[in-house]
Amino acid sequence: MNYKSLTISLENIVREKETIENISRCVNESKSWFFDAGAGAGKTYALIQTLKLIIAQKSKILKKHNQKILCITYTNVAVNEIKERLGETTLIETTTIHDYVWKIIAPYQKQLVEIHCEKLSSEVSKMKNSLKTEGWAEKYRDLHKVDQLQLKQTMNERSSEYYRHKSDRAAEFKTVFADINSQYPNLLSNVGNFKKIVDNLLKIQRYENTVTKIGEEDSKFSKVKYDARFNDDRLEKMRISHDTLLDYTLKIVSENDLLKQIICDQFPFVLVDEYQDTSPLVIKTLSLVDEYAKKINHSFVVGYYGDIKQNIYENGVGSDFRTIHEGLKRVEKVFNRRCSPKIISVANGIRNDGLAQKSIYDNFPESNVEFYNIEIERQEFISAYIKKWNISNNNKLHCLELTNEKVAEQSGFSDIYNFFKNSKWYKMGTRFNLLRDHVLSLDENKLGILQKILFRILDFKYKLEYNSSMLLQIFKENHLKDVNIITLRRLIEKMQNLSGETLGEYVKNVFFNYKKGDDIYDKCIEYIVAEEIKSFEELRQFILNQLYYFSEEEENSDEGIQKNEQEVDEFFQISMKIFELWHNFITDTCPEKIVYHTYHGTKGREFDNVIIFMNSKFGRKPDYFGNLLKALPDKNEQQEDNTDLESARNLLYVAVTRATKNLCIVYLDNIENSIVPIQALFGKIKYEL
DNA sequence: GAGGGGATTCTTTTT
DNA sequence: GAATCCCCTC
Repeated sequence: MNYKSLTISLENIVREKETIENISRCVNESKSWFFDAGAGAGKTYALIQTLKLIIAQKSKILKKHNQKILCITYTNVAVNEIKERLGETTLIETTTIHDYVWKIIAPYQKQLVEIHCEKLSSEVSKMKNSLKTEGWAEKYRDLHKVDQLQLKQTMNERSSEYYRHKSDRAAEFKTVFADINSQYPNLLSNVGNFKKIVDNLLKIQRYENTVTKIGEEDSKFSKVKYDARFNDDRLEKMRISHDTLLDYTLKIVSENDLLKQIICDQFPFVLVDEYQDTSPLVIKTLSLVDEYAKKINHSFVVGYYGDIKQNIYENGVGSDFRTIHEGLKRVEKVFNRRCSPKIISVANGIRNDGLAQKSIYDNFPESNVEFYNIEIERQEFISAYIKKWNISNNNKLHCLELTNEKVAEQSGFSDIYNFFKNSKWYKMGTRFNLLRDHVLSLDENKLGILQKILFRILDFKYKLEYNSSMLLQIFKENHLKDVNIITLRRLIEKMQNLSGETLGEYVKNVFFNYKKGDDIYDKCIEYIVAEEIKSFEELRQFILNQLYYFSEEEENSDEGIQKNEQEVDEFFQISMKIFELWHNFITDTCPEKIVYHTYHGTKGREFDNVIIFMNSKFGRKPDYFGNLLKALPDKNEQQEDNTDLESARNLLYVAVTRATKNLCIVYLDNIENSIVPIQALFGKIKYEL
């Protein structure tokens, strides 16, 4: 969208300025506020203006007291964006919540360990209580006390064997623990319940051990550690993860007045970006500091920036925000700088909190919003719209899908996605939710170990095709400075000549030249691929080990082995063209004129041409969007949504407001009795192209 | 045909 | 790790 050709009336310019003046007043009066504005209002812009404004007004005082402004965001991406837009400055500290909070509380190890001990004990009593009350533990309760103890002891001794076989089928599992099965046949009648019982028993044991070690002041248990790389607590190893970090922070701050004072004296101004995504624990912590600052008469001002209706993650505070941090001044902005008036009006209709945006521009060109209810192949529909909207490489079409699986399919590499999805490793337990990070992450570091190796091979190949300067980078990193131009040219040529229709052929060719007397080539390959892999066969084995034979001594039947190998060999048969599509996706360099995203993944972005593919079902909720469409006219009654309705509403709001110019919603299921509310919002429903 | 147990199947995202 | 489907047994 070319916004430069649009004009803004003097009146609107003045009114937009008033927003920032309201914030300015809050800064001067040391009054905390929250800035509420819908999608496309220019929230980040306002945040940056605020930072500049505080510096303009307060820099002398801040410098004098050696104080800073704290700017808290939810993601590292947002940190980088703000830093970039802000430029060099020493008075502002921009950081993610977790980084900041850990820096603050990490020195208080004595209290942290105390809190940690309490947490361990409370988890132990929770588990003990479950064993006493839960249905799945009934068979355990039927045992005599002596037998209960006996079981605990045996399973402790055989714990590594237990974990090795935990993912086995029920029948196999029973053979492994045949002795227990014959001793207490009832206990193993339901293998699932038995595993739950054993898990609890072992965990209780581990936690109690840790409590003892802490009590003995064992040096290995004297510190609580936070590691952002892990998503799960390992309480017994004194390691906590993201949520527990925030939990401990709230506890430690609420018990420690001195710490409250340190926080408010260090950073008398705190700005929180995207507050709706922030954990309630963080809001509570800030409100405690605010309260205490008032009590001791120190200045402490918090400014929250966000939009309740864009809360699409469960952990976010969302609409509870106002009851947790009370007494904030509300600053509102009704202007929209992004979307066409028609899209704005649809978006207003989806919201049910009374906020109604209007375009800041006088002359936004006419645009269309269309709602289809149609049973059609996506490709056919898209082809029609490529013509209708003049889609080209300079005017791309962005298609929004609900699931990553669909995005992978539409982007053309479902063969790759499904290979991982169907592999044993990803099918175990809750691992399927790692698929997204491991296979589709745009951040190379979040890819799975295996996917990362494949990615590096591909990335090298495609980068070399466009840009050979990256070879130099490799030599730099490997301290191979003495390579002359001729050697380099020869190497590039050798690399570029590597060919292969399928992944298997390509990889075989890559390794064909390996260790044939060309040192530079070898170094290059070693740099790209992990060091332990030096042939096609080793890569193949590595994949098998990663995805199928991951638990050391596990025995597989011959039949099983053959099946796994066949799947991996089929994976190697996948065309390099498909791997190129995958590579384009995760490097976000799709040269196609159509780009696919999940609704969630587009948050914060904007596109000229958007088609939203929608159906009723999402996750385990068969009527997720169906129910929302029925409920749309209730918006005027301002009634509270239930949780599902609210999250569907917010998600649709986010999706719709990505579009600046052309928006089309394609609903693929039956719309039954929600025709009236749909037409009221989107206009006449279209049933054919 | 009821109920017990096993197998299979799920969404998104960030730290 | 929970919901749901599926299969078996009584």
